[in-house]
Amino acid sequence: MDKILQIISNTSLFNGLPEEQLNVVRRIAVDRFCDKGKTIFLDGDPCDGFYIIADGRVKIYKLSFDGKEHILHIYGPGNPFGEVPVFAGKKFPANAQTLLKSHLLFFPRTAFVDLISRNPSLALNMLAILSMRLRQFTVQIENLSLKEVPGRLASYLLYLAEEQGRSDTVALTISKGQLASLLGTVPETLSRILAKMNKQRLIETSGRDLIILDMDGLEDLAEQGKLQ
Amino acid sequence: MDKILQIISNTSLFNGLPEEQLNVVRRIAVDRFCDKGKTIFLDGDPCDGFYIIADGRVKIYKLSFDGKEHILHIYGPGNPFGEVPVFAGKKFPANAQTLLKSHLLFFPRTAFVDLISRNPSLALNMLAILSMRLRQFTVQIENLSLKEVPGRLASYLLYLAEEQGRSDTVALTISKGQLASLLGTVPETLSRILAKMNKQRLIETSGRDLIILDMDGLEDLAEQGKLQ
DNA sequence: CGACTGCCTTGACTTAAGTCAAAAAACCGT
DNA sequence: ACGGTTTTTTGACTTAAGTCAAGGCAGTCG
Repeated sequence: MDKILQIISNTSLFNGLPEEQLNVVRRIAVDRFCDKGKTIFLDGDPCDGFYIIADGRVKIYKLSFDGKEHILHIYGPGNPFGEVPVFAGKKFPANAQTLLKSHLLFFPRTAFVDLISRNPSLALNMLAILSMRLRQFTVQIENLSLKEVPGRLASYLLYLAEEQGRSDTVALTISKGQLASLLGTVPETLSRILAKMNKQRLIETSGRDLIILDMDGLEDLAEQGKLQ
Repeated sequence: MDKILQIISNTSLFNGLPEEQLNVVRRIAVDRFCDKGKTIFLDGDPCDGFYIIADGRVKIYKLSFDGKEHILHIYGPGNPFGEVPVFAGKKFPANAQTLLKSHLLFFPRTAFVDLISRNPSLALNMLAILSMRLRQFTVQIENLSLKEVPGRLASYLLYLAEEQGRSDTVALTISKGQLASLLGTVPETLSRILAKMNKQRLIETSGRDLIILDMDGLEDLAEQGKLQ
């Protein structure tokens, strides 16, 4: 089995498709290699297809008028991105840029829509992915509008701990500057809050590694959204 | 043609379906009538189907720990809601409550999934709706994290003006308290900002009606996100 | 090894926006 | 039109978090 087919068959989007359909998918996929820091598309660009990350990492972000950025997602291998305009609106709703040297698979719009309309289970997979994204946005909006920065940070740390399994040691996978942007704040504020959480013995930080000292305290913080 | 079939055939979700398929849809729809202020579902409730509004108005909202609410959407006739858990996660990601006496159509999950997997064009309609929602959330997150309240208000007013056609007179369709919650703020702040915008001769308010005096000024404000 | 660069932290200051409380205005049913 | 509820506005105060500016701490590359 060739490498690309391997990748395709492991993404949730194409999960459960029969071998034969996977080959059709493979045929419409176009390889694209990007260096770190390369812009893939910009907010408002016309869209003629979407991407799946074979390897690397990509940030999806919005820019304010004066250039401040807010990161919406950071995606890694297996994640699709840029699908929204394939089905509605035709223009990308945000910017995308590689954070690492990346290998992307591009799926042209018309070929893909064609495929999906012949293949109900692919359509249902795509519906599941979009629904999951809506769910995540719901949480993001809740966090932004109903929680203060410490609460958002606590949620993120719990999410990371969950994801990384090893319940009380967490490694940040992105820089603190990027994390600040993902949480809707600025590096200075994030730094101060991490310092405060250290002093309160909720966590202990050393560089990008971090130990959770008081899981219950963090959970309270994440739920209540406020420090103390 | 019966009234419900009429409603169904006018929603974007079922747009373009052949007569015969519309009848199938009609058969699985269940009527539900709700008084004003009735809770339809709560965040975290298990979901066994979704709704379309035949008549009335519904707010979708999140609650913070201490009971503050943030309104995510306000939907009217023709809009579907609660579809996310049909395709992913199985639980509602937010609360829903009627703002007016409403007539809803309920579509049971299994019957609907069944329908969608036999009907590619229905699947594509649903994909378009979810994509549109993602697009709106993207804007909401951008507004919340990159713009201040005056900028968010300006965006909302421009959106309303656009929607209501009559370019410079706008009628708020919801109470100012609800608008505050939709913009991610509190009534006091909204009130102060409206007063300030009056003083700067950007708008002129009288109750729920409002005249846009300086469209360019509003557009600048919406784009830059800051007053002055 | 040391200077360069990028990332993070700290301090002092400013400000947008939240809270609490009370008054004013609008709305509603009788 | 009236009393009562709800919504909106205003005022005084507090606070979370942003800005600006400076310093520290890595890494890395010649």
